Amino acid sequence: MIASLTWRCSAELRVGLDADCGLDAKRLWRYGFIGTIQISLSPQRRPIAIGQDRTLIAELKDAATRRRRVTLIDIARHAGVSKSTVSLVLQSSSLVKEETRQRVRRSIDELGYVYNRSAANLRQARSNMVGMVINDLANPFFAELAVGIERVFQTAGYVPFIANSAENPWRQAEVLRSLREQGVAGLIVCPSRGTPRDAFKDLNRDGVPVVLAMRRVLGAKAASVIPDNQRGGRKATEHLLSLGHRRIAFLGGYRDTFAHAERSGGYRLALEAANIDVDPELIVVGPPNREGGEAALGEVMALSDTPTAVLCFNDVVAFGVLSGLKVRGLSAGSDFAVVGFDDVADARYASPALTTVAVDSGGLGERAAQTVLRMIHGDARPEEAIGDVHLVIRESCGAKAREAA
Amino acid sequence: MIASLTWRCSAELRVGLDADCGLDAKRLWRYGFIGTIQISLSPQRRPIAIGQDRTLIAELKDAATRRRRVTLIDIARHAGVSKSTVSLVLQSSSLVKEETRQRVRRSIDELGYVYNRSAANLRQARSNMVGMVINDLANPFFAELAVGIERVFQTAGYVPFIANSAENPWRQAEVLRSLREQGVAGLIVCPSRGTPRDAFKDLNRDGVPVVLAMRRVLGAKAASVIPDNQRGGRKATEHLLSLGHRRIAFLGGYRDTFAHAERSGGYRLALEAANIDVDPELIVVGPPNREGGEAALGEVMALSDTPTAVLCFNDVVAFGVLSGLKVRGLSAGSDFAVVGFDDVADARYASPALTTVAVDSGGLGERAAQTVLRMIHGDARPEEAIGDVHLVIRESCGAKAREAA
DNA sequence: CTGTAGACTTGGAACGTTCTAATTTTCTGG
DNA sequence: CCAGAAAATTAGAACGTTCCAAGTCTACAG
Repeated sequence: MIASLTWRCSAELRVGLDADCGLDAKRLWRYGFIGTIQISLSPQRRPIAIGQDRTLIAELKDAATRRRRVTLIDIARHAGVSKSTVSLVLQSSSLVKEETRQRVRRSIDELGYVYNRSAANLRQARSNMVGMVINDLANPFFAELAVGIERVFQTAGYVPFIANSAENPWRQAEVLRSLREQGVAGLIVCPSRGTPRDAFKDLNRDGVPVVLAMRRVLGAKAASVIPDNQRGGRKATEHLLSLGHRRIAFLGGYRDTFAHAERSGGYRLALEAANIDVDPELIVVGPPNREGGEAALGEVMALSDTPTAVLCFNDVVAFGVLSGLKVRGLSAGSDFAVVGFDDVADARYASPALTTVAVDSGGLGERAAQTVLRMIHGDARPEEAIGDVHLVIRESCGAKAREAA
Repeated sequence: MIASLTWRCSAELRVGLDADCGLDAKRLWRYGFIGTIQISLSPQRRPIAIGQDRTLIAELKDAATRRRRVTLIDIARHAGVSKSTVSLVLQSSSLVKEETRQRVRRSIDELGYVYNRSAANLRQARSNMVGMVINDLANPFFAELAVGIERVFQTAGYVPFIANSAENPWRQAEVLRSLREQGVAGLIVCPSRGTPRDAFKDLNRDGVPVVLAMRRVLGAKAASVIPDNQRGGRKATEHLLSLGHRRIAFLGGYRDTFAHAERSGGYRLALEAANIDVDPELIVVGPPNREGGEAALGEVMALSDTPTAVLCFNDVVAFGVLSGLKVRGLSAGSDFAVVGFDDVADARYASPALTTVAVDSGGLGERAAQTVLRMIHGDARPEEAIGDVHLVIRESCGAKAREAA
């Protein structure tokens, strides 16, 4: 006689049990069950059975678990070979006979087998996952960079995953930890602002190759692929000087990033070479986005001696500056010169089209990816690559207008 | 006597062996070794030893492998508890005594332990990884969506990874397979064009919740979070009609996507309601990017009876149209009306500022993420959510200019 | 028939966790 | 000092792969 039967489980499993293993009074009776069974399911659907009838409980457990994933062993059984052989087939080894290979492949298709990468990772450290940690996905520049990186990894048989650190070192640490737990084969990181020098310590210890893109981290043990920020800043400033500008501002970006130091460093160098004193009031820092650009412009335009030209930390800041000029009734390219940095896709579509320092995001991304691949394959030298930059002269600097005149 | 000793290994490991296990002639002698040893290391640093002296080889192998990662068992040994206890500590279970917990934590810090998620995944299906598959990361709209999604998952303790399918179904399949192998807990997919209805079959079988964002896939078993495209298209068209336009084009996007069908459907509906015949020449399809927009504009402007207004498939297409108008010496907002779709961040900064249908990307993303979370936690109902849309009137449609006049 | 080389195949031990069921320790009230 | 409950701990079996070492075939020469 059934004394009591307590269910604590999701509706789905109840159905699953009822249907699949036909748990009902009759069946319990058939098993000669007398007593209490309690089946409870943790959220992950693993059954816990407490009761007196071992056989029944085992049965129930088995039934509840029956809906498990198809494994390599199932394939082996189905194809009539050993699991080792199936494993070899999966690795497209040349050791298995063509005929066997096909039989196994057929079984795989038939049973809908899914390779379990976790299990593989557990056994062999190598994985085919590479990570990309981007500090600001909303900035199209980084999106372009990510696309370049992806292309390389994709063709090399690695699967790239992107994570966004949102310029937050704490979150970046979280993401890096997670990637490490996941067992990434390699990493490309555009480090967020304020990344501590030991951020990659753990990864280094595990021997995971790390390549820094776009930004350096002082003291970090990692390769880096970085555009020639200083030369870019210098070239852009020299161009503005050659157009006759003498009061040139440098807007946007935070002073504690390397990119800012280098880009504004080039700007200083050019000014000094032209015997112009650098006016600290003309260097305005701020968030490297549109709002930051607009705000920074406001700040320099409020000065008694306003600039006639600005070099922006990046294109997005420059877009903000262009908006700001429009609001003020000024026209970039004639009344005022604006130069950006990065040459994102939108730069040529801005109005006026943005003169900017092209850093070849796609090329840098590919370079970074190649470096990671080389490091994965054993070349341990953490090299430092500097990407070439060049000035793309469009309309916002006024050079075209002057030429035409 | 030592006959020969061949090394084929990375410099790092040689140091490791020399230092760690003191491999030298004396030691070999002590082991009474006579013969040849060859130790070679595969790139993953697994030692392969070939030689005569089993004992020594075993020793060497052990030594070479000694630099293995710190495991939970090492922690247990160090803290003087069982591995089960350590596991419980890692899961911050309330079952362990505070004192023990602290001792274990200390050991973890001291030994620099790294949680191995692969091993955990192997044992329990649950993982804290969620995936986001985006069809076009270069489109700022999807980047914004991704950011909204990320926020929710982050606070819920899940780690979101983004993968780009680049509007390529084959690549999307690749990415989905990889995510499945990785054991994701849930997925948000912006399906690429041409996604087959059974693209999520395998994921469904594994019980991985899938939420489609922005686009439907006919016949797919998945929840979806989609903006009210039709209403948006209709509202925008009605707005243009109310401004007196009678020849309104619909530009960009591919006919085989649901978004296109719905958005252009709303456009048709509005026209029909106003008793205007839909002129098929005014519906031009093309890639949903700037270039596509510019090209599509070129096509309708080459007609004998050119339109006076366009509704664009999305904002990026609209940007292309704005560029195209500028090239033609036309001015959006006065000579011509342009309306976009999505309301990306850049829309208000376009010149003229873009009138567009706002779909609240952040909100949609959050909604999608919430749905995935609910499904992960057992609520199996695949719901279909329709996001509200509203028209944001700026300058490109000419309404503001008319009001001012 | 034997030996052996080569081509395939395979059993079984890892890998580092989690989970269950059980055991041990501690606490409580008599 | 004991029984029983509660709290804390733990042994050991999974999980699904890979890799090594050791097979079993087949073919062919002697």
